[in-house]
Amino acid sequence: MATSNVGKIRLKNLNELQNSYFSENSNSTSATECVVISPETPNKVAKASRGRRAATTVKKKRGANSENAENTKKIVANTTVKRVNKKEPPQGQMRIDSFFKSAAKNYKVEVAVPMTTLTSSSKNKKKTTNRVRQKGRKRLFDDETTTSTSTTATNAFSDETEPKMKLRTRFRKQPLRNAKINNVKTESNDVIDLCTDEDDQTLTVLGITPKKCLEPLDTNENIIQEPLIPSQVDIQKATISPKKSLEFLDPNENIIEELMIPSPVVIEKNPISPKRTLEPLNAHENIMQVLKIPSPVDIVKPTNSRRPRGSPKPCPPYKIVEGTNFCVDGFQFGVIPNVTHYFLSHYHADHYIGLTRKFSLPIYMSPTTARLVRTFIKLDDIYINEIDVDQTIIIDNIEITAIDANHCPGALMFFFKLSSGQTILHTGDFRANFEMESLPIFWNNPQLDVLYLDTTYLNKNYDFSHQSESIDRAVSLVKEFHNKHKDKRILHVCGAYVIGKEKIWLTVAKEFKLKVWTEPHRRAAIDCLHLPDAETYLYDDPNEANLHVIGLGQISYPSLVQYFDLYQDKYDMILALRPSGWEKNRKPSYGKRISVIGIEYSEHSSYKELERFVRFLKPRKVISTVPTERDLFVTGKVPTNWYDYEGPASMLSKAFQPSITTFLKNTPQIQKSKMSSICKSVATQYKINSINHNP
DNA sequence: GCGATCAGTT
DNA sequence: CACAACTGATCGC
Repeated sequence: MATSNVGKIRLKNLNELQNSYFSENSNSTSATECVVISPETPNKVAKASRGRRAATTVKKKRGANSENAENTKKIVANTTVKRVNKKEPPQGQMRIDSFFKSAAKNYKVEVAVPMTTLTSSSKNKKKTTNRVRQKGRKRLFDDETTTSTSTTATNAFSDETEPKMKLRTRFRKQPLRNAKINNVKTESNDVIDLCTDEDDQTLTVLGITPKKCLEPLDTNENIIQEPLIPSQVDIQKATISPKKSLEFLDPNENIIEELMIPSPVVIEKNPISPKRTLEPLNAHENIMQVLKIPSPVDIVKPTNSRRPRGSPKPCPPYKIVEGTNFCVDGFQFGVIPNVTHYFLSHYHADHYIGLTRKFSLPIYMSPTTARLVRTFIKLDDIYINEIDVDQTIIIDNIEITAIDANHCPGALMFFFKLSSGQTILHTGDFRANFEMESLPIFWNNPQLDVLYLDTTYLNKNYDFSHQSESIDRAVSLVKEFHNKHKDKRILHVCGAYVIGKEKIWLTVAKEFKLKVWTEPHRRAAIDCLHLPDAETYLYDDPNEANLHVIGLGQISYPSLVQYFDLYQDKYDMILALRPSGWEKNRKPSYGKRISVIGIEYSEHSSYKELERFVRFLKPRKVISTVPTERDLFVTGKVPTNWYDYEGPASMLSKAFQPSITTFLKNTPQIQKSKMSSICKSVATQYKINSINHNP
């Protein structure tokens, strides 16, 4: 993730910018073709909050609100108040509004005018509704769009018992509120925080009510040059016929014959997948299978009858990407009918489980994950295909773009764009943040059809601080500890997964110039991450290092007592850091020799981050990918009112914008895929020239 | 030795 | 205790 942007909050209110974009391009929302732009003609306007802010505690949020109470006339994200008041963007960041100078003249600060103020009670919460003065605003979506969006929204996993609103109110339904926060400060209606409880107002403030949407638009206003979002740069889909693709292969390889197959769908016949593909019958049937696209209907939860020992588990439907032959993170289910390509979102055991050296179908993953897979799973390299962040590949006429998931190193989200124009986002495991809202892929595809969502913390109780806050806290506590024990020899110990949570120990190591050692297994994994300057702080000998990175399970008092025994002649004290999502409000335990500091640290989205993310995308359908029980088929239920509501399409139409530099930087490039030659052909990769378009 | 499964750990 | 993610033991091949 762009950690360099942590804490740098830019941005704000460019409603007009977005509005004009969407109003001019409302017709194009259905367009399935990529927008072709030239680098020197930035034709897109995007928006999204660049501000990063954690779903912080209620206390903090309220503090932020009151702090800004005086600033009543501006709509800003309350967490970014200080920045917002700055007239100039951070250095090095050209803001999109600066970029589109002509448009900037037309910016207007919207004034939030409280219409009604209802104090919510704990049981029956009413919303605080504010109406925005919309003078000069353009509607983002016409009523037809809005209506169809809401009426067609379905959710296979939605609670059927939840009554569907026949008659919808004019105002959008509000999310359930955290019980802790019932009192919405109406006087701070100028402050917008989409991630807090005040987002009631936020939504209303930002949202355009249906009534407002009907207002005629002034087409002369706020027209920004080429509202088209600088899309995926000229996407040249150089269709490579199977014949052509042979050119890239070694003519001596006997597979070539097999590759001379007229149609991509036949590719699965390729003998590179002996174990898996030999089973499926004759070629003819195989072709038919491949042609058939699996649907959730195909995958029926089996009866409770005991599965014979050795037979694989049945594959839950959420592992299959709707309308494709793709499977994400589903390696433990044996041969899945019709699945021809696999995706591995990241290298965590619960996602790669089942992936062994015997696996023999093409898998797509980030370069980092690929290195891990090569290191720990002796999987044949011909099946490993790399797709990097912000790169797009094409398989079977489906565009797949990788997005940084802000989870562990190498974790990706996958954005699928089908030839039909349908768009699907699979988040894998992820921690949603504001920066994601700047991603061009979302702006270029404002209507998301299906969202496969990591709902790990889909519970209001899960509300943890931003990672940067957690890291700051770790640093300050360590510093404090050092100051208290200046003359002591301190062995630092930090818990971590094999992959994940390294930001904590990395930051502490660099801040205090500690020498780091970790167990060989984790060290091998860390070496796969290609961390910058790793050789300057990583040591092979634990006796040379004063920061040991060990398994989280060892960060307990009894374990640390044992651990200390190993090094007691070298150190006087152990200071252990335990980064975990469960460390909220837990006080450090300081002992004479052993001290443990819990650091609230999560690599999954908090409840509010999830809510904001879903509201931002407003998909037609949400599918949870996280089982809530031991039963893999039972997954979380995403509140339908996060996306199935009347009103503006999505937060994509709201008052946020990315910085232009980030925007351009993240614009996906069609990847000149560095795939193995075999899979290149197997997957019917198209060769596409990347285009650099630096502003 | 490999892989699947389960129990246990923070 | 909540959880994700890991670790270790056992069992069958």
